[in-house]
Amino acid sequence: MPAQLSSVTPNSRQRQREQTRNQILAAAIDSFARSGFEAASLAEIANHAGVKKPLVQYHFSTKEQLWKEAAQIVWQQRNESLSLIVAKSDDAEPLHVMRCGFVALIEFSLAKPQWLWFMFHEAAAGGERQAWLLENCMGADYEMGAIFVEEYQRQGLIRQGSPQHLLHLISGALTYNLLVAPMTLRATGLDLASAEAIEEQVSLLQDLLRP
Amino acid sequence: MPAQLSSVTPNSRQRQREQTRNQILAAAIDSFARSGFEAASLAEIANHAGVKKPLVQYHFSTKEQLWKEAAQIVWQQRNESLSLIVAKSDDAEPLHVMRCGFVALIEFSLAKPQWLWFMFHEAAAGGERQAWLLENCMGADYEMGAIFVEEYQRQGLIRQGSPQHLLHLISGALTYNLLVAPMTLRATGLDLASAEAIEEQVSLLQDLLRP
DNA sequence: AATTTCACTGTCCGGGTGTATTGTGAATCA
DNA sequence: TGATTCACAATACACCCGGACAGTGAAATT
Repeated sequence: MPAQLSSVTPNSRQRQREQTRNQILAAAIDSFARSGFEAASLAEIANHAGVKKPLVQYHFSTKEQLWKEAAQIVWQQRNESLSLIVAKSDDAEPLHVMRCGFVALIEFSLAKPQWLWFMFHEAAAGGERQAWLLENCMGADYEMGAIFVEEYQRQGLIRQGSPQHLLHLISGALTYNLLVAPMTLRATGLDLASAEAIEEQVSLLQDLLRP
Repeated sequence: MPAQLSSVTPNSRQRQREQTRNQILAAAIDSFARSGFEAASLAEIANHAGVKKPLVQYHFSTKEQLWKEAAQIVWQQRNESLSLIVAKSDDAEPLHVMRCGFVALIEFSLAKPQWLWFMFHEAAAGGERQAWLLENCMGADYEMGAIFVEEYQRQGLIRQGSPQHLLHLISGALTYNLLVAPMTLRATGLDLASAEAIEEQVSLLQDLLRP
């Protein structure tokens, strides 16, 4: 008997398979983001997904393979979500588009910060997985980021200067808050995730970047 | 016979004890910073310190205790190193003092980035150790950071705005580069740890913060 | 209706984990 | 010099890890 009642939903075997895989992937993304690759355990992932442990190995042959597929899902979802927002506000005033891009990145990363944690766990460990992540997920980020900065520089919305350095400054300013937000809340009572705080932070950044 | 030849250096038993503890602590700091608490292993720490595993438990009763002492050492060294540099350039021009502070923080964190990794590993995990780290190590950072920003605002060296938000922006801009520096080097060839890159980054930040 | 497929489970394995206990022998001290 | 201290090592333990493999039974196929 399958773990999920296949009788209540008359799905085909293929749909059931996909659903199980998604449940496992969702649990894996959470665990890997919170604990990193080594500290995350397949048993915990299986429990959190509501399946038995060997089933994880059945669908994703190895822990490393599961991590890779999880990472790809995370980046895929992020890219879809961001490109959707960028496309939506395409015809507006450029300055407003830039602001919307910043806000979208912050709000998405507040709701789904896993891509940041994937990145930082491997940045700390620095092994083969870091190289894989750069090759398969983050490689495009550096290129697109630099292009983004150069484009806005050309439009006169961002001051002159090395695009790569500006990109790192912007990335740092945007992401650091998200990473330490829970700690800041605990330490100072300031909720960086609040709408006001995001507005303040984006306004400040945009003001700083003005030529 | 002790692990280290106590005959070549006629130290007292107390000195030997201290030396061993320091070796273990140094190895522990590296492992915890690279892997985080859960993924780091006492066996690896012992090997890297050149001692047998039970000796770690002899000196630091438990893994958690070892982590706490390691964290305290890390913050203590950082605070000593930074306050020393700040004190050295006390009588210079304020704008130059601020710049030296930024450069000092970056250069120290490039040489000894472990405090950043301690922070981010617990920021991701978010359990009791995070609370402990806030209470015992990072609590002062928030206060001192805000005071630092307010002081420079009063001197007219930093633009107006919420000190906490400005602090987070500065912190993000300064630390993000260090965390992703190895990845940026691999992905783009740009070495954020080079003297030129640091100069560029600090100049950019200082320019942005100008009122 | 008989057969095949396959998503899923029970169970086991070697190895590594943090931790506890006991022993040992050189440094210290009376 | 003899007794004591204590930094250190050997060994053991219960537990969890990632992984392997032989079933099992409902769905799909014939």
